[in-house]
Amino acid sequence: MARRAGSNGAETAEKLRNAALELFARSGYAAVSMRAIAAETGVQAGAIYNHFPTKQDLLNDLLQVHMETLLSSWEEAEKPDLAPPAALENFVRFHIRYHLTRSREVFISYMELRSLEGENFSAIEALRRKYESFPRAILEKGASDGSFDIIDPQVTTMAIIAMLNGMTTWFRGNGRLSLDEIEALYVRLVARLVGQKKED
Amino acid sequence: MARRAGSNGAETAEKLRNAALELFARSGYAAVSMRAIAAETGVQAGAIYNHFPTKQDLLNDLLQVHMETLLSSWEEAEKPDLAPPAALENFVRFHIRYHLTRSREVFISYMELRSLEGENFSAIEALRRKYESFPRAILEKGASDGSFDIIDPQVTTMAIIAMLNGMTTWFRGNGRLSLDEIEALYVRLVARLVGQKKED
DNA sequence: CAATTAAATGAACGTTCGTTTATTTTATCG
DNA sequence: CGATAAAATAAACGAACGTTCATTTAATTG
Repeated sequence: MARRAGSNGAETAEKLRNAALELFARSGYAAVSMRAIAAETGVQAGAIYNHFPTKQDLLNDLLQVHMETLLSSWEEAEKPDLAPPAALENFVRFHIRYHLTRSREVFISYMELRSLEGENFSAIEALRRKYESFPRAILEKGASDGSFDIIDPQVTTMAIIAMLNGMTTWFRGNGRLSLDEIEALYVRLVARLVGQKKED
Repeated sequence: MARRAGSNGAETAEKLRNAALELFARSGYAAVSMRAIAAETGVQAGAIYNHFPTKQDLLNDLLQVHMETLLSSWEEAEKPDLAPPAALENFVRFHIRYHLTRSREVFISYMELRSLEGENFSAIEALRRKYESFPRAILEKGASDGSFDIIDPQVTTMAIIAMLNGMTTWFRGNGRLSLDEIEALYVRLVARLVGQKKED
């Protein structure tokens, strides 16, 4: 056996990415072997090395693509001239929708950041900090124009993000609440955190 | 070489627990070898098996002790006759103090829960659910006696816990804010989340 | 104080790991 | 359409893994 009929490089690479994403999210980077990723993809372990130089590069690829997609998606969703309350609502809705549809990516981007070595780690961390600067900027603007009453912009930003991300650990699509309901609910919770006047 | 002068079973077991705690928190369960734990303890890998039957048991021991200590500490700190606002403040302060002084335990109890197999997993998960029921009970009591205006008790509980736990990922003792300041700050944030009247 | 138990070593066990290599088959392209 | 590149297999590499074992030494106990 060797190259199989109909095999295509880009396709296999994508299947490998998907398998790795699924397995890393389920069991963690260190606990997943190259052979397991290969098996999930329907290929031999050696074949992975036609597409990714090392296991570390495979993880790095996943996280890099995830963070860059996140950032560019936000830049599309962002509406720069909204007043802070509407801007914050826009961010919350974006964040929830984006993260709930990519829960595995989000999960490993938090859990496996530490599995990245050296500059891979720093690069992803920098992208994350950049993302976190978006809500913080909204909070600061709202604090200075009086639409928010914020206790501490830095801590409140981290509190909001932690609160939103926490959702991915318990939200299941088939639960008590629909995605729309969750979204509306978190919008109100966040409005409370920033001391927004007049909400309900 | 064999048994070393002055060696003591309970002492070594404790050193092993500490080393495992530190290494699991830093690199994750699957990425840490028994040899690494042994080296950190100043012992050979084989010696671990005088104290713990398997690597899995070592992790399970750490998480089990952590969760049981957490629960019994709360039972000590709990003041059952406080009105909901004071009870919630008491919980927040307890949670922050407890978690910041045991950040490694908390970290692995969230990150490595999935590394536990079968009934080990279920047992820890049950203890966690029990812990989460404490704040939820306070919220429900406050909602029914009118001291809180809660959007959704279940979601708000999870939001509060996620918010509080998130702190352990960025709080450093030498940062801008002291532990006391952080504590006071989160008390106010939580009061906002539950729609507590009259706070600042 | 002799016998026993506890605690450790160091070497070895079989497995699995990430990765490499030689080879083969398929697709692509001048 | 023949040469070349791409994509896969299968086998092998040495290293590292969790764990076991025989043995040795120290502490404990009758």
